[in-house]
Amino acid sequence: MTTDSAQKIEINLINALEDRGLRKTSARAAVTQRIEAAGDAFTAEQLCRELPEVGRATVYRTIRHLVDAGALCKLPILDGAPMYSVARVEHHHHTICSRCGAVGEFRHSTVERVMRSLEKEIDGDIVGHRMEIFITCNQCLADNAKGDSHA
Amino acid sequence: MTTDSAQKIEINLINALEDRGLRKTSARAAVTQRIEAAGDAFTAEQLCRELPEVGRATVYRTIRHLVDAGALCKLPILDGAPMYSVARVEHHHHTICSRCGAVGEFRHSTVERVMRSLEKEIDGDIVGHRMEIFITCNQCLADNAKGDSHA
DNA sequence: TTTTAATTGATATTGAGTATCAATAAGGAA
DNA sequence: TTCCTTATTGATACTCAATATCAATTAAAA
Repeated sequence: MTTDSAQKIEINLINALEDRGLRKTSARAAVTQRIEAAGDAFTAEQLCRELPEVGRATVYRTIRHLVDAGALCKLPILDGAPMYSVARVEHHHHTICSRCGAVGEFRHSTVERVMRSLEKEIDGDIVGHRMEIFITCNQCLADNAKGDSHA
Repeated sequence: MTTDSAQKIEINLINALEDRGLRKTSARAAVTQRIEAAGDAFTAEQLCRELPEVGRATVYRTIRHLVDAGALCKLPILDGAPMYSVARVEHHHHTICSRCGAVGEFRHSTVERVMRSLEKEIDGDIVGHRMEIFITCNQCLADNAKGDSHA
């Protein structure tokens, strides 16, 4: 803590669990460290494969706790298991590369403004929303330009 | 066809299948009729239960064909099986009541405009998007006002 | 320490959805 | 109409994700 730490959003998942009154165990430490280290979005099964020393049930339970704590976002993937990504930005939306599956985050004030304007048109009370943008990420665009059809 | 039929969007699911070169069978007729009659969004398993005379595999296959044909929308539901609803509006988004699960459709030009403005901010090519609005529908609001906590 | 309750993880189970494949039905040709 | 080819069906077995069970273990408060 050399400088004021209020700026940086702490991505300390194990703390998020402790804050909920959960115990600090080696299994939970292994799961949260792995998630923090990877950085990318992941599926529950991927995590299980990467952490064979942690029981499958525990991996799933820990993920659920992190989602409940708001520390992980659960993204619904059509035709596939949901993916999880660390919530870095307070309220945000996701970009998902339809080629490689890379997940990004963004927030855009206009989106929120649109939501408010929609309230008039919609039959009922708005209680939330979800939005995903499907992209071809720059990496995939570059790969495509190089390799093209004959890999 | 008393008047010009161009106005009304035909919701003829069996025709959508025929247009794709698929045969008109009694099983497909049963599935599509049921979907049209219900009107509401549904899950694959619900349809299977309502149509015990049609094999489970056939129900799933028919749904898939209808989605491929663009006649059904497949909505990802977190913590649950995807729901399907008949696509009545060309490009649109969905409202989902978080109490009763009722699904509605809407389109809003501002949403599309926002999408275009996002292109500058996003790192890659936008190839699509999805948006769901979670609501408490008027029906549920009314039920709540009446019954309240002591059903 | 000791104690108590939370946690773990091997295993069984559930549920959604798909693959298989012999029997059947659709629909064009003769 | 009848025949023939091919699509379709549906019972069954299977895969995969995820949860329930529960005895053994471990965290952390006393």
